[in-house]
Amino acid sequence: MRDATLRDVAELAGVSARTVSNVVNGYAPVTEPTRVKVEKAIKELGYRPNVLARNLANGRSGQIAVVVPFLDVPYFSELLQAIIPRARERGYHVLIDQTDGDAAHERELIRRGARAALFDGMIYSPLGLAQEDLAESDPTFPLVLLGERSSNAFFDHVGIDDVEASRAATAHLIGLGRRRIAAIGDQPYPTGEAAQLRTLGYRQAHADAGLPVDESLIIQTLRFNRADGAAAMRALLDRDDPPDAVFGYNDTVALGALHEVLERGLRVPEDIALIGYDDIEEGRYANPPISTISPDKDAIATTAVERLLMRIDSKEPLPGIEVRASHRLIARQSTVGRAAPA
Amino acid sequence: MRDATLRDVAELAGVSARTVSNVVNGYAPVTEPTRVKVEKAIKELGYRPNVLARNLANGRSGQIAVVVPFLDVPYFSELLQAIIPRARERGYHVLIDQTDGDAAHERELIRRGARAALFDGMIYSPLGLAQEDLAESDPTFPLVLLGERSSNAFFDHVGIDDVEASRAATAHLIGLGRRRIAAIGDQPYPTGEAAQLRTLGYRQAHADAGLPVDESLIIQTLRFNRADGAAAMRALLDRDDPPDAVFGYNDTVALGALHEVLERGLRVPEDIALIGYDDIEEGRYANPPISTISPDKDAIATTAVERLLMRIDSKEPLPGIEVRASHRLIARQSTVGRAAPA
DNA sequence: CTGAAAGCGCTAACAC
DNA sequence: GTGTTAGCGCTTTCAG
Repeated sequence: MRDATLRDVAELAGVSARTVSNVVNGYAPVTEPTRVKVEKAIKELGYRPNVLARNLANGRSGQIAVVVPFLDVPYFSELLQAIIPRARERGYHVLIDQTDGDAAHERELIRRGARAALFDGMIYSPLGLAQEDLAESDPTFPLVLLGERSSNAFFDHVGIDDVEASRAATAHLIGLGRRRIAAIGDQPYPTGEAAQLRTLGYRQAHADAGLPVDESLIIQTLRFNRADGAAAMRALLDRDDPPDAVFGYNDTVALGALHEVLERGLRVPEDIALIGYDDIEEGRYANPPISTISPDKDAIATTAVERLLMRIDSKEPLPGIEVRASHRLIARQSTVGRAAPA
Repeated sequence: MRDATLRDVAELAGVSARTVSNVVNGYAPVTEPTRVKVEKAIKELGYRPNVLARNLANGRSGQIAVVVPFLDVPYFSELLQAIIPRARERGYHVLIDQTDGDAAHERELIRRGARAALFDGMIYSPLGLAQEDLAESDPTFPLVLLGERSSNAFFDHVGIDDVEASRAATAHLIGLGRRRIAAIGDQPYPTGEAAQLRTLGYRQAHADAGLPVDESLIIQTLRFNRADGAAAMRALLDRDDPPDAVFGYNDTVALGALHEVLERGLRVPEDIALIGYDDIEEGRYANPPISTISPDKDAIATTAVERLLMRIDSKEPLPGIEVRASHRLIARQSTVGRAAPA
């Protein structure tokens, strides 16, 4: 049997479509008796509004897209886990896409998606796209960018203070007496901004302590995964002058490095201390548990959704703002050893 | 400026809407000259079909929903990572939702989602829902269930042979000479079917080897996460007769257990051997790397999408089939120790 | 407070 | 081949 439509309900209740619509959406005030009549008809027919039609009529899709480079990177799935309920609270469904860091795909998403009416706005964690690409895109499209970046006048950015966090992570290592600290995850190309900020923090910490930076200890990786971390560590350990500490630009990289260190029979943190970035659950259960920079993921998720909906609802384009969520350093066994409190 | 519509294009090209639609969708044969004219007009106006309108018109949303209990469980995100591209290849977008194992929410999704026209079908990894709940739902709704389950006449199931895989995992431990093998992750309640199948395999392996099962070694957990695994292990190690091996019902549970074992200063696998289930990347980089049952995730993803689209395209309801993807046991250091090949 | 009716942008019979 | 046109199901202006 065909699904019941608004019109069917109206007919059964003996009112007009307009009234049914009002009841369903709680719009205009409706007299109690008609409300009851309509609701009875709705129940009787098992009526459910067709979202598609509703969206077509009012030009909204009721969906927001969240685009991340890789879904299986724990940081992103943990963030998504926080974003989805926030969006749902506000009546939005979340369309998820992963780009594998493919710039063409990312550009395509931004450009087409909006016009296609598939989603009303987008929360986007860029990887392949450089600032210039973004500048070209339609400034009226509701877009919130994840991660700190050099400012862009049109879109919002939500992230933590990468330079400061990285400085703190490095300083933590320096404070522990380490002097040959490797940094794994630098990315020199235009799309590696987040990585570059971390490198900046790493340098600052050295400068603050009056220590020189051994450029050969700054290792570049293409992605931010376990395999890259392990490969970088392998190279580092094969050198005549291996490092005595490692700052991984995210936890996954740090965990890959940790794996390699232990594989070689070295001790953590005695021989090599390790700190990561992101505070994914996996790091808490690693052996040993790794120290890390813990961004306030809930705040990031909440703010990103908030800002996006604000942009969607706003008639005129809002200026882009920069939101900094808080973060803190969590020292675990991988830097301070067994004695330390978890 | 208002976005260009089909009608605008038709006007500019001097043809009817019908023709433009034909060109856009490549439906009916169109003469070369008109095709060119229309395409030129499309380009000139920057026309993009409005997906919403198209969907409303032909009653399809072009979206499929993938519903998992928890997004931050690596197994699910790895699976999603495989599903998304498969769906995209077939022209579908993926709407992701997580239920937190909340039965009410899961039921709601199945019931409303379809009628709401938000998605054309659903790939669903049940957790809170029991078979009875599913039986009540509309059998014409295109639905593919993830994970092995006792058969249901209406829907497809895609998974690996849980009993056999669990038997193999347990037998692996027995073959290594272990005799007090704990099983962590049993779930006795109606919605814990997958867990129960694993327990069955665990028992079978013991029966095959002529070994008795110590019921007190079968530990129940509410969820399948690291914390649960760690808690279960803690209890196990506090006993006078701790186990000499552990079969974790998934890798996360096993990793939680591993963490606890090492925390106590015990050696793996010498004191306690550990095997997990799912083969998530995290397990390969754990210290030591954990042995596991590796399901063919790509096959699962591909089959699930395939079957779902088949159901969506089919006019009459298809009978439910049971698809078994392959799996294999991967022995790593957590059971066979250092000497073994990775 | 409620009814009538005009779309939202596209698809697909039904003609020509 | 291509034009005409009636919907898809809902929202919403404009009357009343």
